[in-house]
Amino acid sequence: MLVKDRGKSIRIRKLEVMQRRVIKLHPKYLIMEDELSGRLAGHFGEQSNDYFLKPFRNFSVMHDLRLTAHESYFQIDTLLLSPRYLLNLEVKYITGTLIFDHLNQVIRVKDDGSEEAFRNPIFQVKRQQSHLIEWMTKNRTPPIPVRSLVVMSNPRTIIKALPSNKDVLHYITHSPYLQEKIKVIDKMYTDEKLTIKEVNKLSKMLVRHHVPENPDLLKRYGIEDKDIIKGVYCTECFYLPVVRKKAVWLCPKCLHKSKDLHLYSLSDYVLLFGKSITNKQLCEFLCLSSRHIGKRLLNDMNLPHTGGKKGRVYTLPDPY
DNA sequence: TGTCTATGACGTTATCTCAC
DNA sequence: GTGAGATAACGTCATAGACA
Repeated sequence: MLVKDRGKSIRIRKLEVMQRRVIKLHPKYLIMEDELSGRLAGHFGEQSNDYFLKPFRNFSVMHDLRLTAHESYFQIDTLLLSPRYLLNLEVKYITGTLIFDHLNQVIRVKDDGSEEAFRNPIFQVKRQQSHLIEWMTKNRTPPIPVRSLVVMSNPRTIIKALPSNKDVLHYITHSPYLQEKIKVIDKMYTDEKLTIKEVNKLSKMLVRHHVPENPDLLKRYGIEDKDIIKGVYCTECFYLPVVRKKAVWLCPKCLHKSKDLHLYSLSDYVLLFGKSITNKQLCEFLCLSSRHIGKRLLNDMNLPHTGGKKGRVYTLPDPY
């Protein structure tokens, strides 16, 4: 049973907006694009792994769980809950060969032969597991064993390790073998520690304590207002800016016409700057020639607002 | 001709500046 | 610190123009 679904994270959505709207000459643009492609690959890997979880209908499944630990947070890609144990899955989409050496270092060898140090995913998953156990103790949930696995969702990833490195065998699997791995773990935990009702209660509690990540990427990448390309973009060809003619947005590139293209660009605004907006900010962001057009668009959206005349602040809806 | 949109005029309100 | 005037921002209303 799917309890919490996986969507594109706020971070990925913000990066997508920044890729579209930050000037290409910005010194951090390529680093930002790199982060986006890495995170999209991870997202794709996690989604493709979901296919291998379909046979396990007796588990409650939660994706992208972010919980507090001490003063910070820990994130779980996928958590399977059963009355006998919890299974924490860390999904990795990695290309090339991963070598686990005798010093517990992880080296990734790319297809072109270049090498780079990699964060050891086994340490990562062990840390998540101990954070989860701590979290459950703190929140006084009934005790239940927790197991963790690192799932390699790219079938072409080659994993090399010394035979003495038992952790690799214990913790790492490729997604097509995940079913077999779970069946083995299933046989190890035969005692029911929780009732179905308690499992449901625990999953509801986890969803309630989930804290969505909402990083300030503009600050992180040092992007200022002047670095952002303003205007309404075309949803068909992504050309920016489209022009407004007779209350209709017209894309000069693909000639796509629509009355409500500005709504998509206002979603960009929400992801970049937040949900609060004044008529002046709206006019500037959408490159409107008249504040009256801005006022009309705001009125048509029927948005909640604070303030009377001067200083009125509208609250935009959640991004699409 | 009716409807819709854009825009100018004007009023209201908040904020800033400066003299007292 | 306070009050008056200047300025900016915004809402409302009226009207002109385009279009079906």
